[in-house]
Amino acid sequence: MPKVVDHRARRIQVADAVQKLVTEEGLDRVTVARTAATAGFSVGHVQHYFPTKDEMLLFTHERVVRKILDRVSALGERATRQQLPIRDVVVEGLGEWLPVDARRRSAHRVVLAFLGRTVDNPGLARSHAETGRLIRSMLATAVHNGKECGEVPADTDPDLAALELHSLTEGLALQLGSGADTDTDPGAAESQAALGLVTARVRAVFPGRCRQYG
Amino acid sequence: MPKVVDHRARRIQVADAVQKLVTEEGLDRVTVARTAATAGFSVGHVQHYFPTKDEMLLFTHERVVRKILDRVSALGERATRQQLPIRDVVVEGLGEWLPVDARRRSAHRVVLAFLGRTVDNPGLARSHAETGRLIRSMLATAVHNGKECGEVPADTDPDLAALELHSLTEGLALQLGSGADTDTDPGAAESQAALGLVTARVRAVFPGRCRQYG
DNA sequence: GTTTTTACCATATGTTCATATGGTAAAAAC
DNA sequence: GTTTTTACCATATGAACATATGGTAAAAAC
Repeated sequence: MPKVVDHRARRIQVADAVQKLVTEEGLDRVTVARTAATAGFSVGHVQHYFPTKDEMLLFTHERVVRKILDRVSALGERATRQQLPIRDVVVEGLGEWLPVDARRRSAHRVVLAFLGRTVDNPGLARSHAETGRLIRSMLATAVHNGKECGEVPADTDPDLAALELHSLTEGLALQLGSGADTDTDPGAAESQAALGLVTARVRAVFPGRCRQYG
Repeated sequence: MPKVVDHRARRIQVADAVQKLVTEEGLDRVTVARTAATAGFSVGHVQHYFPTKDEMLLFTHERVVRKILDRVSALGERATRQQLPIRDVVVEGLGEWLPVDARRRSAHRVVLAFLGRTVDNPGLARSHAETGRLIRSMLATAVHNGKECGEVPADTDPDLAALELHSLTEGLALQLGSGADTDTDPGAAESQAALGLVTARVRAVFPGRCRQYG
């Protein structure tokens, strides 16, 4: 072996370049050569870490989604430590999917660009469906916990509530994403409206107050 | 001039071939040659009616969207003739955007495929934003009319309600669209859940009954 | 110190595709 | 009946790109 190299770190460097390119120019302007240039690598270097372009794209997509999910999870853990109302955690978690600032906008654009490819790429379609299921199951769990805690009425259907909140958020993300023409703050008013709507619907599902234990 | 030819009809034939290809194989498997073959034309023929591929794609996209909007409009007119409750019309109109049968699924796939291109195509992004605005304004009008008619409480914000219903529907469409792996009925159960959810939220916005005039 | 393995690179290759080009034919115009 | 215009076609052309190829160098293994 020559120089000891952190394989995963290199792949991430490449993936970051892909994300930047997708965000700024769209998925079909991503070429291996451009990615290499953006990352400051040679084409051969990129090839060394990703034998095929497809692998490179898939890795990037998975990483972007993973980063969002990790954030949401971290939010959940922080919340249980600090005994926050579930309702607030749900609002914050859903907010991670809205393109309301540069970071989230970049992630959203990547997700959106890949979403358009689910039509012809079954692997991508599966991955997207899987992510959706995961989100809804997290939401359903939150609703379930909310019931035990007293925030949610007993007759609420967790799965249906989860589907509603998830769909509403994704739909809003689409709307915000397109309106964001300028690279400056893209309609702060619209962002507020979207966040307000999500908050309102979450409050409708979680109308109660948590009974404090201990 | 030689043979008198209906220019628009030819373009539509080509656009239909594009729609078929996008639906079945995805946007980036659409080439001029494949489109020509699908439509039963020569490449030169397609070129004659669409000087550039971009024009061909844009025309197809606009046509698919237009067809949905026309259906929704027709729905609205039929409803005013027959004095149907606004609520029911809204549910049906929103239903046009859900991929619950082959026709709507095809349209949805086209919309979705092009949606992924809004990132790098400002024209497409504008068009998509425009369509969204149109849908929401139709919904807001429906809510407004519902107030005058007595179906909607006076303190409802029409724009906010419109945004909610529109976003919810688009979000549900995304979820359904991905789940539909098989070419058979794609999760009739999921379709039902989606339609049920839309119906429920529309009923929440239009809880009242229309006072009959005359 | 030789061998082997891995990192990394420049350039070659072959394919796919949009579009250009140089046509034929037929109908309208006059 | 000649001219012009439009419909339509087969094939040429050149660009973009993913991937293959044939390298060099450096470090570990022994």
